Amino acid sequence: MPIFRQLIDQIKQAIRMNLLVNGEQLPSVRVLASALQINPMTISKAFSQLEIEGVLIRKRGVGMLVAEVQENGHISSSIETPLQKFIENAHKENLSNDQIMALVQQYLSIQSQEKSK
Amino acid sequence: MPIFRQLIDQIKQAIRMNLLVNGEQLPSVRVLASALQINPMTISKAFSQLEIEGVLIRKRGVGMLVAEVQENGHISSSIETPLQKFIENAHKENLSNDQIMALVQQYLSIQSQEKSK
DNA sequence: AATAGTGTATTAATATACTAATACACTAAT
DNA sequence: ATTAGTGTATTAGTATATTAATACACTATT
Repeated sequence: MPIFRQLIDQIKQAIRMNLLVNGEQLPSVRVLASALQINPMTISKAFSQLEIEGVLIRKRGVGMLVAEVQENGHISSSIETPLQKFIENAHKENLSNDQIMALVQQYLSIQSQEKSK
Repeated sequence: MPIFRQLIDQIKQAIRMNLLVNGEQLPSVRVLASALQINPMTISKAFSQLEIEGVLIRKRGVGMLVAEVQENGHISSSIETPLQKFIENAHKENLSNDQIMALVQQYLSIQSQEKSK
C-alpha cells in the first residue's frame, strides 16, 4: 500500500478518534516528514487528497486545518450516491436487507481476490 | 481502465444478458485477439480471472466454457453497476471492508426508518 | 504419430503510479 | 523589506502494473 494512502488512512482515523479535532492545525509537512522519515511531497500529496475529500482545509502560507466533521464521517458523494442508488434499486427488485448485505460481502471478496494477484 | 479488466466486464455483461449461456463455448483466445486487435495473452489473463471467479470453466486443450449460472448471477446491472462503483470509490478513499459493510448497514437502517414514516 | 485446434508459462517491453529533489510561492511577524 | 514559517509545482527517478512476443503443453481427431 502506497505511503500517501497509509497516511490518508491514519489522519482520517485520528479524526474519527478525536485525536484531531475540528479547526485544529496539523503538523507541517516538514515536521511530519522528519518524524516519519518520508518525503515532504508525499505528505503534501496526502494533504491534497484530504482537502479534495473535505477532511482538511488548506490555509496558504499557514498550514492545514481539520475541517468541520460531517454527520456520517467523511463520506464523499462519489461514495454516497452510488450506494444510495444501489440500495434503492435492490429494494425495487425486492431483495431483502440480508440479501443486500450478502451481495456486498460477495463483491468485496471478489475485489480482494483481484488485488492479491 | 486496463484492457483485460474491460474484457472481464464485457464477458460478465454478456452472460448477464444471456448472450452467452450456460455451457456455451467462448471464442478462442486467438479468434478474439484477432477480432479485437489485442494480444492473446491479455485475453488469457481475463479468462483466468473469470475462472477464479467461477464465471468460466477451463477445459485444457479445448477452450473456455460458461459456468453454471451462480446464485447471484442474475443481478441486474441497475443493481450491480452502482454497487461496483460504490465499492470502487470507497476503496479509493481508503475505507476498509469493515467500514464499507458498516456504511451499508447504516444506510439500510436509514431507509427503513423513512419507510415507516 | 501427426496435425490442428485449444490455453498459458515465461520473459521482455511498455505504460502507469509512486516517491523524491529542487526551487518556488504564499503568509505572518518582524 | 526581511525572515522564518507554511504548502506545492515541476521535474526526475524508481517501482509496479499492464501488455506483448515467444515458445510450449494439453486435447481431440485423423
